[in-house]
Amino acid sequence: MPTQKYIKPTESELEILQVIWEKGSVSVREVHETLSATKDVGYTTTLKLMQIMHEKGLVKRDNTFKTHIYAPAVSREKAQKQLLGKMINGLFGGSPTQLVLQALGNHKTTKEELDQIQQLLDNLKRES
Amino acid sequence: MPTQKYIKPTESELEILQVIWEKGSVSVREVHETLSATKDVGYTTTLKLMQIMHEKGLVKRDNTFKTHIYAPAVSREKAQKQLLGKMINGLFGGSPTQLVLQALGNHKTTKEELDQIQQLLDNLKRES
DNA sequence: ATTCTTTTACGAAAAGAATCGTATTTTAGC
DNA sequence: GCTAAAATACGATTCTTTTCGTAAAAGAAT
Repeated sequence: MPTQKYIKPTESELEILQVIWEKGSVSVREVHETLSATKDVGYTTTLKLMQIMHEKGLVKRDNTFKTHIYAPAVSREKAQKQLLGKMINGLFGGSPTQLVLQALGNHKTTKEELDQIQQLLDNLKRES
Repeated sequence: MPTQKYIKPTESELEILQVIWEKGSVSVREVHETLSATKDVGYTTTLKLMQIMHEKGLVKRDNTFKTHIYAPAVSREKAQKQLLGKMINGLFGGSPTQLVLQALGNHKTTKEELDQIQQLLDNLKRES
């Protein structure tokens, strides 16, 4: 079982994963510094959380050195896919289109992004 | 304060809201029956949850009759907007486009839905 | 009116998350 | 080697969420 079936990070875990995905591999301290910028949290809290995430298999850990280095054990894409699916079912009555319409309608998008979407849309149309 | 600032339903609360949005107005029993179809849960659990949701202002309640009738106090749209925003920031690095691409790429969509999206896309392009 | 059924109220236990203090381990600098 | 600094380990506490048992209340049914 190389990758696990279900990913269910808690809110705090997601915050941490965020940082780890961003930087690729990190020490607890790095993550903690990053989080500290936005919120008030103790070092050992972050540490503990990351240890738990390791137990759960959300992150990998290299403890060759004194300072352990953590890396993602689940890809951002996989998490996105999973949580998105959940949201579509849970909030948009199973319709991805509804979600897309909401997302596009309510958030700023640049010309380039619209083109990007257009491109994917063309592909999908061709396939159908 | 007609509508509240922040909606933060828990997972279970969201399940219940789902049903309430769907049906418009419901008794505890109705909600419970619906939930029972998919998961194993006690009646008083559902009751308690709905009472809490009432306290929090997530739902309205008509207790004119013996059987209380619950209705949404927050619109599905508002909840969607809010939780979507959170997801975009939390998982998609703040890019709604990334979310849209994921959603379209990973989920089945019919021709009609694609057209619908195309239409919105055209509007957005015209505006920009 | 008494009983039976359905419903709500409420408290409290159980489970899950988040937080942090203290102790221990590791290692770099002296 | 000893000491100080930085890191991990771990237990305990607090907070939130979920669950449900038991009791009271409200109507129906007789």
